[in-house]
Amino acid sequence: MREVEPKIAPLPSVRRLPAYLRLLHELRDRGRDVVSCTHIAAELDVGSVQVRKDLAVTGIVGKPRIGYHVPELIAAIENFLGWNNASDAFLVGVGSLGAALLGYDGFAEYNLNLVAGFDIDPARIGRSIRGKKVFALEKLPDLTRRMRVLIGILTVPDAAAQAAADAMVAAGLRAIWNYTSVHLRAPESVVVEDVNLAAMLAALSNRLTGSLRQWPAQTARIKSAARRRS
Amino acid sequence: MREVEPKIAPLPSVRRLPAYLRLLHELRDRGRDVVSCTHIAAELDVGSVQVRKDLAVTGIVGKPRIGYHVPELIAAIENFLGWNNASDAFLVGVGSLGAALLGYDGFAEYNLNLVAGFDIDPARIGRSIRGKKVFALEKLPDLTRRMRVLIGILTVPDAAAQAAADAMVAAGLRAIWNYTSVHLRAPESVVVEDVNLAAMLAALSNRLTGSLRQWPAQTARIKSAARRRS
DNA sequence: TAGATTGTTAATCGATTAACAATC
DNA sequence: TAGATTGTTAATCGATTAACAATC
Repeated sequence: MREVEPKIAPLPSVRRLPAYLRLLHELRDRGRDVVSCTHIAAELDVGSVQVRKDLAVTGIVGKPRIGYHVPELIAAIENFLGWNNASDAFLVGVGSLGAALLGYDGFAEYNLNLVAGFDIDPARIGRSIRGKKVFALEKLPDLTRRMRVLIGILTVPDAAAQAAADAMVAAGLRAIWNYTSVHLRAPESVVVEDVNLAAMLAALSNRLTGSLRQWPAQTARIKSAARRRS
Repeated sequence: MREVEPKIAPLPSVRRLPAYLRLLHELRDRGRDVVSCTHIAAELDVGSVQVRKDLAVTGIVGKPRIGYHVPELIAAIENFLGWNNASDAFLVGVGSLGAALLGYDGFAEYNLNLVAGFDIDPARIGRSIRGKKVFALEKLPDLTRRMRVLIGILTVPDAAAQAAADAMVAAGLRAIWNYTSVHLRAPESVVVEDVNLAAMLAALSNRLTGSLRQWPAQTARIKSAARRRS
């Protein structure tokens, strides 16, 4: 039987693509037309084979002896990630973190277009944050359907997280970017991506402990290491 | 030769510990005294063997037939992560995201104490956000040394990221929690933990694409799935 | 004792890295 | 042609999962 399914890419590779994309944008802006894996690898402190494998998932082919055509590579990555045409997103929970993300312009770089915010607090409904309007949560199903929005960003307090997620699912959103620390229950057909700051902080704490054990001397060593770098 | 080094724990395990901790706090608050891996696993949608392996890195030992003593387990995890005694952190870059994090009370749960913010913008210096004062960046070395702070949160614009990181390293901070999308260069002795929202968004985009392929029908199926859950 | 659960040892799985052939 | 680089196949490594012995 013929295999029709597109082979799925390893998630670690997918996660690394944005870093390549960022560097490639920089190279393009500097007028560079071709680039080799070796160069990318050196710039990003990773192995060149890994770079080659990662780029391969986008379907790009390079030229031996030359490398990859930069604009072509950019297009391949953006196309693979679906970042070539902008996708809209709603944000649910306009507290301090939610408001900050609503006003954050950094998502535009990845063609993620934060359209509007939703909340249940009457004091927040109707206001605008950097041009993004805040609607009542009841409006979510209607607007999701009408604007064909697929992605929702969840920034409510932990206690309200599951209820808000249920509302997002019921409204028809197909992906939830979860900034709460709650383990959400959602149907299989809905993608949940956890930001999970606690997990990162755990890793940081753990690595810091190890690092302090290995380099106990404080200022002296650090300073000399910093000097060596520059 | 005797191995004195404490065996290092797998990072994936370390990252999962906060999720267990969260659940355990909940169980304790509900008056529960013991809990089995099976129970934790069911609650968190993971395998029970993985839970057992993960918990083992903290050094905890359970009782066959019974499970683990909840308060003891909480103490073991917190102790392992260094979350039992509060650690202080500085935040560099009080823009919209930085200000939001400075005002965010969620870090307290992990005993991370955000002490103060730093910035180079005179308009921001001297102000306070939810009781956290904003200092001039020049004050960073002195305050870091005097308060023995080890952790710095980096929330400056991308263009200023490497310079700010260099300043943090020079000031004596030993860990940088990097919220920018820049690949930072830092001496080996300094731990850098990247938040990397772009990587998460890439994973989300990728999984969403696959999910839409698998469940193309929009509203109908989703609704029935949601109904099934409740 | 019987049986559920822990803890450990072995098998599997997937990703990373190394080796090498193909190519311009 | 020679040599740098791509792309692929094989080997290694680490984490997850399965199997099983130990224990209360």
